[in-house]
Amino acid sequence: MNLKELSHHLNLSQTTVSRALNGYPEVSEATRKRVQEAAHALHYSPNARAKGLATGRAQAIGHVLPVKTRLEMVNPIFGDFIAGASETYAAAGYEMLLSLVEEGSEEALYRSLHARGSVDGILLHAPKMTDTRIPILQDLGMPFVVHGRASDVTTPYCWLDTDNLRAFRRATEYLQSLGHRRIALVNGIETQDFAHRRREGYLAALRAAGERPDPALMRSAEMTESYGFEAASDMLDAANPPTAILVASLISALGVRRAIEARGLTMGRDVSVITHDDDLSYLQNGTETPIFTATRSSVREAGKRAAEMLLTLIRCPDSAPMTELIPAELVIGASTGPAPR
Amino acid sequence: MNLKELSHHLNLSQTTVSRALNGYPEVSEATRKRVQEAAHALHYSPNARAKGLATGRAQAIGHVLPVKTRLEMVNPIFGDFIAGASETYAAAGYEMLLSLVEEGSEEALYRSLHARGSVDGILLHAPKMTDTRIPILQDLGMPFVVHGRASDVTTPYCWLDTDNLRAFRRATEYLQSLGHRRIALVNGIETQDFAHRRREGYLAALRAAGERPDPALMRSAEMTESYGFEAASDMLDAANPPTAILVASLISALGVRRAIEARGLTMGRDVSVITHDDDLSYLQNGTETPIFTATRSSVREAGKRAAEMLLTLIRCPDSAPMTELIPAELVIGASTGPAPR
DNA sequence: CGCGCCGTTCAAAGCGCTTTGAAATAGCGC
DNA sequence: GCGCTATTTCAAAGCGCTTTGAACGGCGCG
Repeated sequence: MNLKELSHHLNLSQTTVSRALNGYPEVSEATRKRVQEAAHALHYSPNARAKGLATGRAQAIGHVLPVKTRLEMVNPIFGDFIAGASETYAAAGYEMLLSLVEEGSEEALYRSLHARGSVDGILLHAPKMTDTRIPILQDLGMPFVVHGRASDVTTPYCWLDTDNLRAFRRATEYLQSLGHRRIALVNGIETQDFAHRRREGYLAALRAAGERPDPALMRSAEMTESYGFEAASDMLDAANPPTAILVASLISALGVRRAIEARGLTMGRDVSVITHDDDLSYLQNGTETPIFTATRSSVREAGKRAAEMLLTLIRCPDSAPMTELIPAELVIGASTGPAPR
Repeated sequence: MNLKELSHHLNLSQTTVSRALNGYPEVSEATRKRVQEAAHALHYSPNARAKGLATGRAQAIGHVLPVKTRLEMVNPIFGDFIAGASETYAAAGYEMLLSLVEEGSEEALYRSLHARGSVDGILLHAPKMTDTRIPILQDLGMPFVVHGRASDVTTPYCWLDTDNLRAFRRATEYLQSLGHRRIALVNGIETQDFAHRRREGYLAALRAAGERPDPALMRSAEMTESYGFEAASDMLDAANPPTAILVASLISALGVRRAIEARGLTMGRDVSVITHDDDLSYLQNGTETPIFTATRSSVREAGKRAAEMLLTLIRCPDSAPMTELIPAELVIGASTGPAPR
């Protein structure tokens, strides 16, 4: 069933039918109703490609997820982020185009998405401190929103980010207030902007307290469970071990807990742990009472808001760059307690 | 830059340029080379919508992920599955269209994807035992491949599945061989086909050993960490607790371990645990030696193969339904040991 | 009664590509 | 040089939609 057939069926021109369905005022209400009913009854939906060709709009958003081939790592927060974004798109009649691309070769993909006209805008994931994708997209004139920020990019652009610096500063201060002095940081990869900012927050709190950061207590790697286990094991077995550990992801925190318990220690008593919690649907931080004290910020909500921002940008391409800094909540769980002496 | 401009630039007709770029034999090699070079130099990529409109192919595959709104749960294996599928699509020049839809209202979305011609085929996720989506897609004549199976659907269709029944039967038998008699099952939701089959495998092993299943040892719910913790806590605190627990996902297994250790018990000595392991990139079952004894099957590999199957189906729509049953590997880790007496 | 106006409807062009059927050119033997 | 085929190139139609500019019919008004 296409427009031609539908209009024949109704004894109307394609023009009138098209206008009736798209809400144009030049068509009488009686006709509009008749058209809408027929369209519904005959299961008519306009062909997306033809519509896109005629309007010049793809009605689709590209999400490009960089994947580290060497490590074969897929971003675990991605599922929840797109779930949030998807709500927005579905409501606005947009489709979501997903591409996974090897880290470093994103440029060709962006150019191709632009040249082929496959999408009206792009959501940029996992920005690095120095992110080359941002200037590329600016150069192409393709609307985009960054989930996160790129510290080294000076030109203005649209972004939406959790306040990672403040969250980790606050978490560190909370541990300090409990009397902890040896506080370790089990961070993500620090070329990633969010990890860099978390480190800055951690360092700021140490600095404010007049403490000297100890390189032996600062780890940085891909945030897996095993990494949490190994980093924590290593530090706990060393001379002068930490009494508290700040972890960048709940998954790694599970590994940290495993390391603590493997040593016969008790989390929250012998060693305190605070983790960042992205509030993932499949990995909740406990149900009623949180397992871990955590800096929490829903990634699903971020996806929803970022998508809204992008659709707004597409609607008004010349608006001033929008930005949104989402504060993280500090939830107190059973994993923290006074520093042992 | 579009075809018209490019052909003007080359003093050739659009026909010749189009054919040169699409590898048709009617164009001389000299011309083809000239065209290809110019296309590359001028960053020409054909407009996807126009191409699709002209060819009648969307060059896109739809992935529809059912989301339970009430629970706000996003399938955690999805990320790795699409990472695998994406490799295949990228190589074949296909795009991936992602839709999240509330469980139960998939039908409208499928109809719309079909009517709008947005995709050439669909990958169906998370089939239930009685899955209504399969007859709908068959009815629409839309090519599709199911990741998993739907036990109650009798008409033939293309699928790719892990051998869940055999995996869980084998895991149960392994526990039995270690002397365990009280074996618990912490399963996923059993309207989901894979969970049903795992249960069947578990029951088959009990039956073969002349054992009677104990309803108190069989749990079924969304596979979160908390669920694993609560189910295991509950059973371990009861009279006549299990000596071994079979778990449906690594995430839940982490919760089960937490419950075991919270009781001062040791996993692998006091209580044995076997889990299914989807080999997710962000949640590895240890690095060198596995933490958990597990039935392992890479979901990423499944994504890759399912996508290949779907592209084959699209190429030859009338071929006999393809099916592929992937055996799961039983890897022995530290979480299992002889039954305590 | 004829005019202009408004509310409706329409035919046709155009979006950028593929593909059909025809035309131009080249190559060959006679 | 001619006619024939084989090779290469072309103009134009068509994919299904939107949108422009024009036409149509009914109505009030002078």
